[in-house]
Amino acid sequence: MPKSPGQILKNKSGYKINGSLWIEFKGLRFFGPGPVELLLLIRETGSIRQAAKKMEMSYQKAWAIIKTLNGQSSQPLVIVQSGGKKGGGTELTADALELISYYTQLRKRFESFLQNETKRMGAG
Amino acid sequence: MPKSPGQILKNKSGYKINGSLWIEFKGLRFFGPGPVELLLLIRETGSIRQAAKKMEMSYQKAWAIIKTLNGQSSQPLVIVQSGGKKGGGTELTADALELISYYTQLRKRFESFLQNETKRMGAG
DNA sequence: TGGCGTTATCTTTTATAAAAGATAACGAAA
DNA sequence: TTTCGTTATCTTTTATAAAAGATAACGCCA
Repeated sequence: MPKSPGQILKNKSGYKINGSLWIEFKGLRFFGPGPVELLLLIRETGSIRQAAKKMEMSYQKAWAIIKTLNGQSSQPLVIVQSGGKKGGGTELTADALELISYYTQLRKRFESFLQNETKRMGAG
Repeated sequence: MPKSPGQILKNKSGYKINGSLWIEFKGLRFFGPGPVELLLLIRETGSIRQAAKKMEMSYQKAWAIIKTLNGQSSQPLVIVQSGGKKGGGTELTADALELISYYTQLRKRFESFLQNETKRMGAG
């Protein structure tokens, strides 16, 4: 009877199966945990700059993500305005909210998978 | 009725759900696709150096991986010998083979998950 | 018109990881 | 004891990504 991974590895427990999930297009990933967090913070703050700051991401990178996302969707996911009442601002479209919701549920199903596999690893 | 991701994103098709899987210990991953490929090539070539070369990895990095793997398992996964008949050599233990087999099967189950989710994304 | 905070977009600097280079040690065999 | 190809382990260089810095533009409002 072959050993289970749990028997092969040191420190009987403390191991787990983990992973990352994303939507990719033509082999390169364009929607994953990072963009999701950014979008959520934009919804919360109404500003790309403030959102980026909250997650300790540079504004330039945040803006690049937004640009990519808008470029990949039929209609913009994010409406940006420079200048105006409070200097400008940013808001999400319904499509963006829908995409966030989709990814959240997808991730939840993935968590189940991971939890199940972690159990399986220990038992053998 | 809300849009499906497939409707939100451009180019109706060409998208897929993809991801990565690994075993982690105390938050840091230590066994994933890279180490697996390396072990397989070591089994094939009998040499860390040749294995590293085949997968275009530097010897130094390959050796660091081996060191970590051996350190994390109850018994060594890889038996290395410097000097000797042909200058030295490396071979895998039964535990290593078992771990490779485990990961391979795990990845296979993950592939099913991904394929299923990709379908689901399109349909909505 | 001038001020404000934001978006938009450069260029330059910094940090991090990967690779490369160099060299010693190993141990069997000729 | 010399040779060989490997392991073992430094230090140095290179490549890549991320961040930082700088500056213009935007458009409302006082």
